[in-house]
Amino acid sequence: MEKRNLSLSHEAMQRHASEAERFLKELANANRLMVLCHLVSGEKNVGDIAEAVGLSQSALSQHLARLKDAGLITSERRGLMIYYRLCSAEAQAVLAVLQLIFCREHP
Amino acid sequence: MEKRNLSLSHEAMQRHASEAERFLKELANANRLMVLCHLVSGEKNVGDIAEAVGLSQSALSQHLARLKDAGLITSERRGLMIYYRLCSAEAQAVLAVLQLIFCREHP
DNA sequence: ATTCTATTTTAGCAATATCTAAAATACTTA
DNA sequence: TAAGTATTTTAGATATTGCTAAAATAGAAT
Repeated sequence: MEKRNLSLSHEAMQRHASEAERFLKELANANRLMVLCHLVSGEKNVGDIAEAVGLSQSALSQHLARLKDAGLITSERRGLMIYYRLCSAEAQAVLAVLQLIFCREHP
Repeated sequence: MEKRNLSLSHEAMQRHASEAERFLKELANANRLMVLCHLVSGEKNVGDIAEAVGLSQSALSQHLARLKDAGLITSERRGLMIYYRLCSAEAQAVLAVLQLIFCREHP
């Protein structure tokens, strides 16, 4: 009988854990979470997001750059404004679970 | 007609986002993720976890204290050893999603 | 070309995270 | 009670985060 190894090697586990860490660090910030939640309902420009989330444009811009760099969002300029949009199915999946846990009306 | 407001107030959203941030910060570390993953299969003592994860006992102990403080794990002493166990359904739910995303054999 | 608006970038600071090394605690066994 | 084992706690060093204020860019309108 072939001996199938169902558990991950330590190296594989570390690799996966590091990837997950990088991903989770992007989400582990209240302001970035609110940004992402606002983008779930469709693309928005920076000014709109800044107002919705209550952040200075500079601070927000830095968060957006980070999220974009991590591949969670994309941007497109149209005229004066730059529109941001969610582009990560993984982020959407985790956001959905978080919403179930933290945004229930009757906890 | 009564006007139902389906969207969260800004304050409620901020509150939920802050809770989610606190929760996610606990998970957003490769070593803590590996600890939690090891505990998914049942309780373990500190030495066993330290070996499995490859951390010094002191470093691990600090992570365990943090996770315990956050209510994700509990501990019980039996004799010389202290056994840790996962106790958060929320953590288990997110861990399960992360496993689907980051621990697939063929990504 | 100059000016205006939207956004980004840079620099610097205060707070937080995470490790190591050393000291302290808790229970067990001789 | 003394010594041994498992674990925690503390102190300190280094790195990362996330803000503000100021300067820089990019495209639009005059």
